[in-house]
Amino acid sequence: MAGNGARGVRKTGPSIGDVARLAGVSAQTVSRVSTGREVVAPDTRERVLRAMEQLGYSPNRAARALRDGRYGSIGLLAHRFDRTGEALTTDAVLRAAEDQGYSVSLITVHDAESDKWEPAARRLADQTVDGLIIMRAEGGPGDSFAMRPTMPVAVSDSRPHGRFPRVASNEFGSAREAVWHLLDLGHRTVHHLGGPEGSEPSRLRAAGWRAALLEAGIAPPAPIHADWTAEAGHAVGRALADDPDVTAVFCANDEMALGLILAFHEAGKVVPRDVSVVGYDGIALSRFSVPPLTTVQQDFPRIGAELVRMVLSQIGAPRPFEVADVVVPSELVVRSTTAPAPAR
Amino acid sequence: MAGNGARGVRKTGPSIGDVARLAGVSAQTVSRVSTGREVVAPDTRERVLRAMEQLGYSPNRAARALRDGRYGSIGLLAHRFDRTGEALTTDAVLRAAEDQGYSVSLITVHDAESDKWEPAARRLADQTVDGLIIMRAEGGPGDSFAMRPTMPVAVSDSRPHGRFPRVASNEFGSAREAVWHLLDLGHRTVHHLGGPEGSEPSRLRAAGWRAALLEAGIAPPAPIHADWTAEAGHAVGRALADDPDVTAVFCANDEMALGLILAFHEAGKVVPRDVSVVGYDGIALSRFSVPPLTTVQQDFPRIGAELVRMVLSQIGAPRPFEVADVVVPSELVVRSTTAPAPAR
DNA sequence: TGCGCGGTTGTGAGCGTGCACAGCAGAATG
DNA sequence: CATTCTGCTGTGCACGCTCACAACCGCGCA
Repeated sequence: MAGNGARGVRKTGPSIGDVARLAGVSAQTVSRVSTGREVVAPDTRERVLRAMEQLGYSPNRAARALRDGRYGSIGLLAHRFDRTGEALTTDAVLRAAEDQGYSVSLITVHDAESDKWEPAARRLADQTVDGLIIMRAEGGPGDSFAMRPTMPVAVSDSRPHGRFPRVASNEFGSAREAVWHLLDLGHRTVHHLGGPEGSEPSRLRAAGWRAALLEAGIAPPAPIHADWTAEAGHAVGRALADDPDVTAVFCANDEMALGLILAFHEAGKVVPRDVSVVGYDGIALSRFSVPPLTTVQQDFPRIGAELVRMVLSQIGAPRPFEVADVVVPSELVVRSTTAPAPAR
Repeated sequence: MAGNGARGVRKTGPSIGDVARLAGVSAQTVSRVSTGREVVAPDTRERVLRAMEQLGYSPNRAARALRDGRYGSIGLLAHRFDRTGEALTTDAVLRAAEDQGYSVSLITVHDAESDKWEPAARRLADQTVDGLIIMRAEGGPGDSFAMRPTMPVAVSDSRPHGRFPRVASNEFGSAREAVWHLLDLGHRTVHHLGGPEGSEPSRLRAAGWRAALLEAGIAPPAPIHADWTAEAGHAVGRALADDPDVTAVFCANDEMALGLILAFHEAGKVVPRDVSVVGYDGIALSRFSVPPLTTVQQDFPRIGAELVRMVLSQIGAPRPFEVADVVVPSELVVRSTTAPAPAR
């Protein structure tokens, strides 16, 4: 008997042919019922549906993908997914993608070197995705990467060499606003606890900080760079606690801000009475820290939705796609870690 | 759903045949080079590689998946991915999967009703995954779900009706230990802020709490159920702050614990002087809250790795697979939110 | 009777791969 | 010289699905 041959263990379920045989129709008719794109006589349809049910049939997606050249899936590329910013964006992307009938595949780039991005991105063409969303990448020189666009791409929080459509918060403006909030409270200067030097969001937030200080005629003190973690923020806080000049710190994310606050607290400096602190991101816990954190709230759901929209609108569209950046507004939320500068 | 009907747009890249033509060999030889599973003469190989490079060829995964009956991907199913526990597990699963050459697809079940799990799981057979990891699901009656195992499944933190291999922390034991820690500090009773009633981890942690109290000969007060969020913890904290009997609270996760602590703080109750609080999960920020949170540290990386191992070991294995639960130890980490009971 | 028509269903083909099974040289062996 | 062996490469096929096209059926109408 030809056929079964050396095909090892049959691991695929029943095929369209099995359903067709059981229902006494052709495979094409089963396909019609399955896709719903064409009309089938009611009784035939009923018979086919029963056969499907009986066999537990569900269409083989690989075959479908091969046939239509589409996977119905988009890839999400990042260094890691367990940090708050990434997790929130991931969830938002997932929801937006599902609304459009797409699934989401996660892909990590382990090496932070920007040089390694290209091979990584190349490998992605090997993935079963129709498009790619690249999330914040840090560590490399300037978050930059060059990529031959072999599929639709949208970028978040990074600075590509090529021109890809991009979604970002208004980082510069929000950072500037946050620093002005501190200046308006009477602080003589505002220190900055920034992200890694290579990171694009880090760069933009630092730029906003610097701009505000310069506008106020204040010479910016040297910014401190750390790796986004609360632990790093805590370490920096210990170093800063002894400096009487430090009455206000603008942090590039909430985790670092919270670590910083703990260090101040441990050193006997009360926030906000002695030092004011502002974070960035607006993570859920920022509302419930002790004291609640003044921060810049990013609109992660909207960022995710925009990223998905950008990628999907390129799929099936003739190249070149109109490349446009989308800026999603973010908002300073004043809570209880900022107060007027202490009297001297 | 966007009416995406664009047919006829050819979006696939160069095929194995294109490479073969350019290199002057047969498609099979290109395949040999591509898979590396067979020997090819060095100069031929070189020619093929050059042709691949020139055309930017990469193998079509849909065709491969169709041929092999495998996708090289596993699905990760959860309600949401932006909360800490899920995000940490997701990251761990992703890393473990990539180590084994698998990618990870995210799938959400929007409806919390356990009845909706089955259709959802059914739909999953429609996904391009070889196996499935089901993460903590809450909201339904008892996190339970029945599923016809059409593919390898591993379960985390849930209670399936069918028997699937399962990974869990030692929730009962850890919770018990955490509560004993409070009792040893002299607290006359320990209140419990639990997760949703339907949730399995919630149930186990509550059971551990109850067991410890009963062992100590204390009648457990009525537990309070909330939805895992810091916001809910905050609301509960406001209600509890006025009760002088409340000197110790065991919370089913860290977020709720932090919300609770803020509420106590706002009500003038000092943690841990007036009230001791213990969390659960060991999220990164628990180390850096003010004051640092005593909590039960889960080993998320190991949980993720075990889940992946379980699913992959079923792939290609003859059914039925030996169903065994794996318990990953978790550890009470004593920090600064617990202290001896206040003198009365 | 012949023709056309709309509604349904079947047939053939091919998407890109990789396995089984040749073929075909050249070298080693009898 | 014939024969086997070894190393490399090509041919045919099937994976499951859906599209284009053709075929069939019953009916209405001239």
